[in-house]
Amino acid sequence: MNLKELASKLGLSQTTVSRALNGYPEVSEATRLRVEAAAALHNYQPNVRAKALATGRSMAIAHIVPLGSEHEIVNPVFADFIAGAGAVYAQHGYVTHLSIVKETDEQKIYRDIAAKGTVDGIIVHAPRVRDGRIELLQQIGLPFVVHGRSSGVASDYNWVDVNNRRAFERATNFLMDLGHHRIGLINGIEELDFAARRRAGYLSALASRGIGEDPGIIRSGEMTEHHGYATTRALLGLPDPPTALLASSMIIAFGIRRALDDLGLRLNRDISVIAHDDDLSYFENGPDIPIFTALRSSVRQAGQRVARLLMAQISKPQSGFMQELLEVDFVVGQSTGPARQTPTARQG
Amino acid sequence: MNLKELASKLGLSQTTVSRALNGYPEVSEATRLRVEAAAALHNYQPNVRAKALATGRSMAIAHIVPLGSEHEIVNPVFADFIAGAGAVYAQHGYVTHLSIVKETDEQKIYRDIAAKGTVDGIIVHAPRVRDGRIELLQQIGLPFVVHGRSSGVASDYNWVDVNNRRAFERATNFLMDLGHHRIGLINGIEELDFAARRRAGYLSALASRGIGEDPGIIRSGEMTEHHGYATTRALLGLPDPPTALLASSMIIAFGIRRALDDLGLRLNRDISVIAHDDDLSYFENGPDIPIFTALRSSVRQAGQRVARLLMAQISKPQSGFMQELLEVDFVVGQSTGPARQTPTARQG
DNA sequence: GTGAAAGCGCTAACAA
DNA sequence: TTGTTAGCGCTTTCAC
Repeated sequence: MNLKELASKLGLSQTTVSRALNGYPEVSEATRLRVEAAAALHNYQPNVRAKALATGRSMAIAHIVPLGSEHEIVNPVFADFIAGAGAVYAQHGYVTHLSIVKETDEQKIYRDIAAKGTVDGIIVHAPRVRDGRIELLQQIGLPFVVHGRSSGVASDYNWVDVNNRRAFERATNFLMDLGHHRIGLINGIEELDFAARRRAGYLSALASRGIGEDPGIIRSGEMTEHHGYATTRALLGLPDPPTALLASSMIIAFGIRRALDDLGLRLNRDISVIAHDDDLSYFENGPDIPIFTALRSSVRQAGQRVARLLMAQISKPQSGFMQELLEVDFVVGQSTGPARQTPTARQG
Repeated sequence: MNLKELASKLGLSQTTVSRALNGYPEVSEATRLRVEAAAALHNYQPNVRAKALATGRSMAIAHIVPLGSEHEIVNPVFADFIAGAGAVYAQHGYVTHLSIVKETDEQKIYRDIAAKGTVDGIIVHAPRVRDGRIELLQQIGLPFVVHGRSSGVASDYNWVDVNNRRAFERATNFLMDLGHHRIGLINGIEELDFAARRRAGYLSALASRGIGEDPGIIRSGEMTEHHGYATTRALLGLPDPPTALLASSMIIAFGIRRALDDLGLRLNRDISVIAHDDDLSYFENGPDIPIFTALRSSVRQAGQRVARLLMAQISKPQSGFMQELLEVDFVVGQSTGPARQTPTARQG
């Protein structure tokens, strides 16, 4: 059933039927009701391809996720981000496109998307420090929102970010309050903006207590279990090993746990580990809090916020730039109070 | 830059330019080269909306993921599945649509997608036992592939599934070989087809050694840490607790680990735990094998297989039904041999 | 081997 | 309040 058929069934012009169905005010209430009834009866659905061509809008949003290397795929909670964002798009009648692209092709991908007119807006994931995509998208002129930020990009753009710096500052302070002064950092690749900010937060907390940077216990790499495992073993094999670890993702923490198992060390007794992922910090081996569930639910909300920003930009493009900095809390700290979580600091 | 402009720049008709660019044989080699050069020079990209309307194909595939309840969101490795599938689509010039829908709306969603013509094919996720979507899609007539199967659906359809039954049969046998005869099963919701098959595999292995079904140690629920945690505590609090556990997802295993931590029990010493997720079985607390990485990479491959099936169906619709049953192995068993992994069976 | 013209199904001026 | 007419940018007959 298409517009033409529906219109002729009703003895009306396509225009009138189209207007009735799209909520134009000039249609009489009587005809609108007739039209809606007929549309429902015949389960009429406007063809999106024709509609897209006629309106010049595709009613779709693309999430573009860079694929760093063979091993570092998207974050496992990424699906929840998309789920959250997708729910918001759906409310506005938009659908979600997903493309996972190799970094090498990126420039081309964005240009092509714009030229082809596949989508009306883009979400940029995993921004790097001084990420060239931002300028590129600005000159292309397609509405976009960055999930994260990019240090060193001078111009203004829309973003939603988590306060990574503050999260790591706090986690580091937390560990120092417990008596640790040798804290290892197992970070992501520091070309990625979030990882750079996390490192900065960690260092600033240390500096505030007069502890200098020790490159030997700051390691970065891909967010894999292997990275967490191998790095933990390396750090704990040092002559002066750290007494606490700060992990820059849940996956890294998996590797840490395995390494500790192998070494016969127990969390929160022999060593303290705080992990952080997206917008959640938590003590590894804390009490009965479903961390993954909590993480996923907060990531879903982050997805919603990003999507809402983009929807706002698309509906009124001249509304200025929108930016949101989400604050992070310790889930464990919130629920049972830090004192209960106190791991015994091994005096190094 | 559109076709019209490009054609006039070249002094050719739109038709010829279109033909040259789409590999029609009747174009002379000379003009084809001229056209291609000009297209590259001006970075001409055909407008997908126009192309879609003209051809009647949208060059997009939808992945439709049912959202069971508030808590049970998509599987965390789902992103990898999509990544694998997306890579295959991209090779064929298709893009990926993602929609996560509430089960209640499903009938309508599928009908709408077909009527609106948004996509050329569908991947059905998380099929249930006797899943009504299959019949629905058959009568709609849109090409589709099911990731998984649905017991009780008589008609033929395209699917790619993991041999869940065999995986659980094997895992159960494995545990029994280690001396366990009271093995708890912490399963997903058994309305989901994969969970039903897993249970069947578990039961059949037990039966083969003369052990009957004990409903008291077979529990099913949503795939959350909480389910794993609470169920483990419940099972281990029984007068006659299991000496080994079989977990039906990695997330459930997270909860199990936490429960064991709380109880002061150690994996592979006090209790054996085999977890299975998608197409991978593994001993919890095994050696240095990055389970998550392994799982994600195998899931990515499963995504590719599903996508390839759909692409094949779309390119030659009358080629009959295609079905693939992927076999599952123990990662741990494969890499270091089962004997090395032997946890000490507690004599119950 | 190339071009003219029609049409995919819808929206959006412009008329009435 | 409704209808007529032209596109949107491409593909695809059909003619040359």
